[in-house]
Amino acid sequence: MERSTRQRQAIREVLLELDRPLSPQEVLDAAQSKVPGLGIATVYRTLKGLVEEGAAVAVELPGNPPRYEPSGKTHHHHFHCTACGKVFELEGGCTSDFSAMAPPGFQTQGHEIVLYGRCADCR
Amino acid sequence: MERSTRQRQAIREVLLELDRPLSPQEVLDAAQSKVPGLGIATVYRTLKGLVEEGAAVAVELPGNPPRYEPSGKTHHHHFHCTACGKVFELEGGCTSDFSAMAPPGFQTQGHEIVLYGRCADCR
DNA sequence: TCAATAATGATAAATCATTATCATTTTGTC
DNA sequence: GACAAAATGATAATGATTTATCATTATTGA
Repeated sequence: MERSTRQRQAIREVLLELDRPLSPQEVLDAAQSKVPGLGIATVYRTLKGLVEEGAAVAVELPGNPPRYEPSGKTHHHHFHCTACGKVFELEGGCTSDFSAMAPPGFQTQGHEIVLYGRCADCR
Repeated sequence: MERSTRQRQAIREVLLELDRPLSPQEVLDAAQSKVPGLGIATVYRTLKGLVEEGAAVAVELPGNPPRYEPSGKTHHHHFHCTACGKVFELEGGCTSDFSAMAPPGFQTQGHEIVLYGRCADCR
């Protein structure tokens, strides 16, 4: 049986409210303002559960442990701030035909684009 | 003093010959056919040295430890085979203006593109 | 309200990649 | 060839993230 707890609610809310891919630690920091005393273990457990039930997806970026965002978003890419380390979601789809970039005989199934730079707050 | 050893030669050769970003383990596997008994520690040490002297660069891909390729290549991107796990270099530069994808106020400094799919051998 | 039990939080343990240690081997110089 | 020192290889140690454990707490259905 799955129970509704303040901790899980807070973690779900944080993912929706901050609206960018969050590391487990970022989730903890944000959710602790809603639920003081929240532990990191609960964050990991809950994120894992959310992914399993399809409510969240893991976002893998180069050189970093996975971050998490709500599922159901349209195809999009990410901006990784080299100063504060935050990852932001990019609006707008991709128009380029990336399949053409693959060598002959290769079958392209998907792609990932990451922009690096400074976010508005860090400039 | 820096000495020329069979191990370092083999590792350098492997990076040049295979011509794709290699994980330390891939380097070990390939170089052991040239130098039986080669140890993983030497691979890590040598790769680190090659990066420090500018002869190789680390390639970071989502969800994977860094891979290594010779430095000096022109700007390029990578193809990650979802079947065998090998990473390949893509020919051809990128024409799109990725800076335009960033939100207002963001400063884009660079980008990374990774295609996912099946390589010619795995289809 | 109560009992059953799922969930939590603190922390120990597990993982995995990478680095440090050190006795031994190999390289470069005289 | 001999010597000094760098390099190697085996493996222990490290660091960082994630998971397991377990006593305690909180939720849910009766």
